[in-house]
Amino acid sequence: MARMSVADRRAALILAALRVIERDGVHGATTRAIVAEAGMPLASFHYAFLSRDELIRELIRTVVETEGQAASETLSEQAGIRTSIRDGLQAYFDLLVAEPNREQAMFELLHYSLRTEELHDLPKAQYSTYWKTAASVLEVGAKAARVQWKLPVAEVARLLVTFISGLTLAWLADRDAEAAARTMDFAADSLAVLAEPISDLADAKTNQSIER
Amino acid sequence: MARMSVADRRAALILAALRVIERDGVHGATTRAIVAEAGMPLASFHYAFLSRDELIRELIRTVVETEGQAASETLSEQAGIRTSIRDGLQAYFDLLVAEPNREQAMFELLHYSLRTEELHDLPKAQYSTYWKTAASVLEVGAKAARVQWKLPVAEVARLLVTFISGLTLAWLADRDAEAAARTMDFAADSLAVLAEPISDLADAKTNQSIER
DNA sequence: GTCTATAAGGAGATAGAC
DNA sequence: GTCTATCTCCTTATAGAC
Repeated sequence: MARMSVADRRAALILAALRVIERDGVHGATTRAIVAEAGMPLASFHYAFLSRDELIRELIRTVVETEGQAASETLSEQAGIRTSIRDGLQAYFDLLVAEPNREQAMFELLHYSLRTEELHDLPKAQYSTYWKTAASVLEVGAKAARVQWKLPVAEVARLLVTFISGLTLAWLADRDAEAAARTMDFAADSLAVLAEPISDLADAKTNQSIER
Repeated sequence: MARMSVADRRAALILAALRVIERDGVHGATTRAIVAEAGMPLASFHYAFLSRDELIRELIRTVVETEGQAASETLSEQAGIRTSIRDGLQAYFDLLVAEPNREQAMFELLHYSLRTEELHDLPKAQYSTYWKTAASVLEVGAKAARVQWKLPVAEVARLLVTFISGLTLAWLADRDAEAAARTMDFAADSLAVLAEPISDLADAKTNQSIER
């Protein structure tokens, strides 16, 4: 293998590992499978990483950081908040259907972290990224729809992520797109109730009280 | 080891395997760990099961069948449907907090099935049990609260399970009980909207339209 | 029927040749 | 710096003694 900086090797191995995990699951991501995917000899692995766990840790860190990128571009301008949420959910769902293995991999990595003492801080970091991304999408959507959230946007974001996680698991289990669509309809309805017109006259009109 | 019928051995090994999986994860459930937990010599394993995969398959089947048992006893009589749902969610959540490893194990088994060709029918079976259990609880709750569901109860059940899955994952990641409580409040609010008083005069009164 | 002992292979990690 | 060859341990599964 040609000369390569350690940093480049680490990056290449992480990408290769991610491909292997998507294809074969966390269980299949052995050091041998990873170096084969990266086209490197086995010894290069421990030249770049101290251990397999170190790579997994870096991998989750990378994935969690880069995952919150491509969101919020799907939001239709000029739409009501209910439609915006529904469209955003659909965009996510289309991505899930196109690449189910990726979402499966995210779940597996979460559970792997939960079972590995040294990685116990990662699940929270992973979900924090989800929540932050969701909050940012919800803020953009609210602004475009000229509404505001009655709850802190971070809480609405958590609810949105709850829907998405539950939706994803159910679809992975039964691959029923129509049932998923109904779940998304309900999620959009329920979340839209948490928004109100931006003028503050409006709150006298809302009659769906949210108990806290 | 004393005489034991093959059926008894299989049952004992499955229970031992479940304990190991809860403690150490699916990854830790090696044949050696399982027989050690069951107090059997290694050879007994393959005397009772053809392979490790056969045991895992039987284990998931058993778990999925027996899991829908202890529900619906928590429903408070004489309560409104919103309160009943909220209480039911709390009962589940208390169980989750008391034994997080059990729920973690259920997720891991789901993902294991998704990654194993021969087990591809199990995820759907697992969720079908969840849905069926949820539907049964929702029916009992509606009856007690003298309301009826505006949607087929199977669909409401799917939404409830969506909430529970999402809620569980988030709590496993960040162990924030207060945030979980807020999610449960929202879930109870949102699902209660799907019920209406049993008298059929009532539907003119509901003003939360559910788009389909 | 039961269990000890072992086969056969895959895993992470490394020594040492180039 | 790089990689081949190997070490050591752990896995599933089985052969064969009792």
